[in-house]
Amino acid sequence: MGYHHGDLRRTLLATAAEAIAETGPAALSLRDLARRAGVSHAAPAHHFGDKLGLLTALAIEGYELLAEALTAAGGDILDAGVAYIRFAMAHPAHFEVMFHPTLYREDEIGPARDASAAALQAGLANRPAPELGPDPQLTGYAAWSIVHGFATLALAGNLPPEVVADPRPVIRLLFAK
Amino acid sequence: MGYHHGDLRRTLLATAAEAIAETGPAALSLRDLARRAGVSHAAPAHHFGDKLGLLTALAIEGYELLAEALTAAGGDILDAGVAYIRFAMAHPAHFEVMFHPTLYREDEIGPARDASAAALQAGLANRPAPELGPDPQLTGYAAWSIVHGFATLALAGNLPPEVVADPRPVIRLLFAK
DNA sequence: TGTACATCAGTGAACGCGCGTTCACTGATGTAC
DNA sequence: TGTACATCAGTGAACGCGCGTTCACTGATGTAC
Repeated sequence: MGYHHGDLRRTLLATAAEAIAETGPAALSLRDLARRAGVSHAAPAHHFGDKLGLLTALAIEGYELLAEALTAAGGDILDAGVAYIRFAMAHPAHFEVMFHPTLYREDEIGPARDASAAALQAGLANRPAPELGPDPQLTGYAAWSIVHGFATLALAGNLPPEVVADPRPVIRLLFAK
Repeated sequence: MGYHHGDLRRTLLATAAEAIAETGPAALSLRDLARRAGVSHAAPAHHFGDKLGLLTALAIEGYELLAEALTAAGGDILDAGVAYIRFAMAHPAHFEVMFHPTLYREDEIGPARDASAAALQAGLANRPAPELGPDPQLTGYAAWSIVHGFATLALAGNLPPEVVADPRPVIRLLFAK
């Protein structure tokens, strides 16, 4: 690998995600990131300006990945819920950062975030009406809460592996008794 | 306030919670904490050793407060759920730290944590059996997920105020359709 | 009631370190002619 | 095909700063006699 890295921005994002997954966003420094990526300590500033810029880029990437995953899951809320949880487990650093708005510049992530929200709502709309209860919007918040809570608790090690392995039965409890 | 503060440990914990609620656990330093508390920069180390020690103490206090709140809510899971969410909103810093085990020494918080878990389970046990479904334990995880997710999303500003104001209708969706 | 002494909470100066930021630079790549 | 030049990605030395940690200290409190 010569003087020009070629795809340093991408590499830095991936390395940052790795580092954050290991030790949390608190411990991340641009110098440490550069060290991990095997690049001079001033290089990250070149691409992201500062740590806030880096984490903003990470959050945007996260929302894009989430929107993709939700869309790929198809139109069912159960599948979307499972996809949401799988996304969190597969990209813990992105997930962590996304939901801590103090870590990044919130005003820059609007579009990416809206795409995720739309994808999640689409899944809900496809359920048969009686299952959505008298207030479908409220059911939407309940669905979001349960999958988000499940993901968060799973990431923190608060759920047994066999429950994490298949989140479907837990999510289903919200829709059918 | 003379040479001996009298209750510096308590003050430091409260000040730390304030600082963390403002800027997150990442930005907290022992020196900044001392500054906020109006005390010499070496004082915090006297009580907590290091940042990990401080956050461990905060997590323990958090689990104790949560256990209290859940117990005070009485034996119903709906009330316990509301209490869980209220606790998170009232003590965002404690809540934040408690569920990020990389921030503290996990092996020191066992008893406080168990008390919380027991209080939450007690609420579940009091529901009529049919509502708990075929697998009460799974229902327990669902209940925990939904209130935990609700609290997390509310803290990150992802739920509209009128929904946050009364979480009961959302939680109820899990138990009765 | 008064003195001596032990204990301990908090002080403040000193240190070394990793950090972010700046800036003149160098090497690689692409484009114009 | 070959040369000149602009652009830009990444370098590396230098800086000032806030941090954690150490340590001899000082002031307050409690207890023994």
